[in-house]
Amino acid sequence: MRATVKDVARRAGVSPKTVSNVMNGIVPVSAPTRLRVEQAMQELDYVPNLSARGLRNGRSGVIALALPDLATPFSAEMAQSIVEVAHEQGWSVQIEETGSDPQREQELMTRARSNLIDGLILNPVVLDESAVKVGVALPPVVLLGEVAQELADRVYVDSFAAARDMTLALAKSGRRRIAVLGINKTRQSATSIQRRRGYEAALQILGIPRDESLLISCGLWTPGSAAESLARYLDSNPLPEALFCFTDSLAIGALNALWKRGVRVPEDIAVAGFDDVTDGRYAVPSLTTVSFDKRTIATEALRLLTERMADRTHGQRVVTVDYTIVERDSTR
Amino acid sequence: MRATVKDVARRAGVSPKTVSNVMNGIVPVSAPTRLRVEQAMQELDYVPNLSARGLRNGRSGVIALALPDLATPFSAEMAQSIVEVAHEQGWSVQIEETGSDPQREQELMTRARSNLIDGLILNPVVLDESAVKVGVALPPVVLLGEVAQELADRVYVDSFAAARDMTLALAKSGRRRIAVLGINKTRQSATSIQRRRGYEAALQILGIPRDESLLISCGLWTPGSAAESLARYLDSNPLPEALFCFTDSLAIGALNALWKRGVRVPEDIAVAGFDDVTDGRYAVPSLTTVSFDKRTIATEALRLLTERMADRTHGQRVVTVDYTIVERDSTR
DNA sequence: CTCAATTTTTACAACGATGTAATGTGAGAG
DNA sequence: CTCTCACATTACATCGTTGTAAAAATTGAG
Repeated sequence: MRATVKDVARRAGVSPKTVSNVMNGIVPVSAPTRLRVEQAMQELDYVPNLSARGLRNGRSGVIALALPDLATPFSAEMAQSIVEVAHEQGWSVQIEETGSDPQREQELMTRARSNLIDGLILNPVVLDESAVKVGVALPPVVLLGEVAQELADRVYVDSFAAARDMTLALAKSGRRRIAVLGINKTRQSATSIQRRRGYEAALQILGIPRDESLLISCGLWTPGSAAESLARYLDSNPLPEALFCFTDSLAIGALNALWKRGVRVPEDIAVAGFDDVTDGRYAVPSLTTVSFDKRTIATEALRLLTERMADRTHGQRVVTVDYTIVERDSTR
Repeated sequence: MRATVKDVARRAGVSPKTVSNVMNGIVPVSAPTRLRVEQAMQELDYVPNLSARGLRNGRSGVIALALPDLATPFSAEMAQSIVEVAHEQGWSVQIEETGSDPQREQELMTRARSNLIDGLILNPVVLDESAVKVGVALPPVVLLGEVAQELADRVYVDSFAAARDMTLALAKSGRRRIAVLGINKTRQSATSIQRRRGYEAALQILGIPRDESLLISCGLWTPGSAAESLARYLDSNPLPEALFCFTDSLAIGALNALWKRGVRVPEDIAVAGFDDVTDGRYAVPSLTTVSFDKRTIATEALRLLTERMADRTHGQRVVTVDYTIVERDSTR
């Protein structure tokens, strides 16, 4: 049977509330009493019951992190940053996978309202407004990434600008037939829309006419899907001069598909990604990409979340995180 | 203000307990009453308070998953499987990073005893017995992977046998100077010890004498560390005929380092990994590896965990998960 | 040494859900 | 029409912690 405040109190010869005071440190406790209590806690190997504390305080100390696909290296790196920053601030992190399914996103909101979770960091994908209904009493939410509508606090990298800059960078070496990989015909994510727009904006700046045949679509944002889509594309289309993949995972798949066909990168085609994932840095050839600090995203997301928890009424806050174009071997 | 059972009860004209009975379905409730209650729940948008339920029941419905390094693709895929299987069974998953730090592993055990967590799935690394003390009232624990001692329920892939088989597979094409990458001089993990032993067992079978100079050590199990270690190694050593990396992440780093030096894979050297991570499948060249079903691991781990929660007394259970050697382009 | 002002500690009641045991309701048998 | 028996519902206490408000102990001034 686990010890409770009551047990500790009895052993220390004080009241339960005094034990609580020692733990929380808000109400002052005299030195000798504190000592007795602390010793009693030691002896009984006391561990507070967080369910009880959560019930009483209305705070669990847990936040949820919901990502569309937990299996990707990007998710992994993002999760790591968030877990680490959260820990530094005393939070635990519950992890969830939405599968870019609005239904799951909705479920999560409900869960988050069940008081086991104080807040939610959500990377929405489809997010037609159906997903996050800011109607009833919602838990504090921070959105990660591009979103169709402004409905909650949000941290993001400007995908439009980054994609534009990347496209411009690809064009610098004189390449004009620049293809993009990652457009999804059926379920367009806000992110992919932004990146595509950025790409098109760059083309306009460059005076390159749009060419529908350079938009390579792709079912999922996975290497497998990318490799397959690209291979099929190349079966019936000429090789572009450059390929901008909307994520590093896509680029990794693309590199594999190109290699299988004997296409040399970057000699025959330049390839770039987005996210700056570790495996991209060590791809063959190492991958040019849009880089940004995931830890900053984590820090900002947690800051917004805690601010929101403290003050549920203030207006929506949006934080933009800087990016840089990192040129590696896949484009030079 | 969120609705509680009390509110629902008042609205439905019944007692709080009846509402509870409707939710839990253990105590029978007459059809008309149930209907009234359900409607009231709908109208009030009732969501049960899990902290309260957890306090009362002594169960939170949350398990923790602790991995050494959340940033790796392997962690990501493992986490995905566990989260998905856990969800199917109604559990939530809290995610933690130990950084292969025994101190953190210890902290986790304490947290796990704080009743916000019903059980713990832990992938220990250093795990000298210090980490998991099976002394006092511990929460149910399932260990993932190789472990120095038998101290808790456990699910693992036989690293020894797999490493042996992989080494034999590498030798099949006549290669005899087979190096391994991933040994860590200072903090040896049980896993790396097993894999090394398997490698050595294969050498013995093959009648190849051991050669210390073919053991390439590496600080971390990351591509960066692998690339660096291998590059330094090749500066002062001849190229081996094959390279068995203890994880796919290491192999990805190795492929990059080899490519940078103009070494062709598999013509000049065969490379193999361990874990069968997606990015390895799409590496250039695609990576030969030890494959095993992560979902099976997840399922078994959860099974052991729930069994242990139901019966804290039974003996330790150990489950072995099958593996296969998957040969891809990096070795043929 | 007394009394007020302060500090420290306490008793009690919540937080929300649910198990226990008791109460209330109805059906069917006599 | 009464009495039993099964079933449905309820009142109450409880899980472990902490805020509130009041009591007790301590301090310092006069």
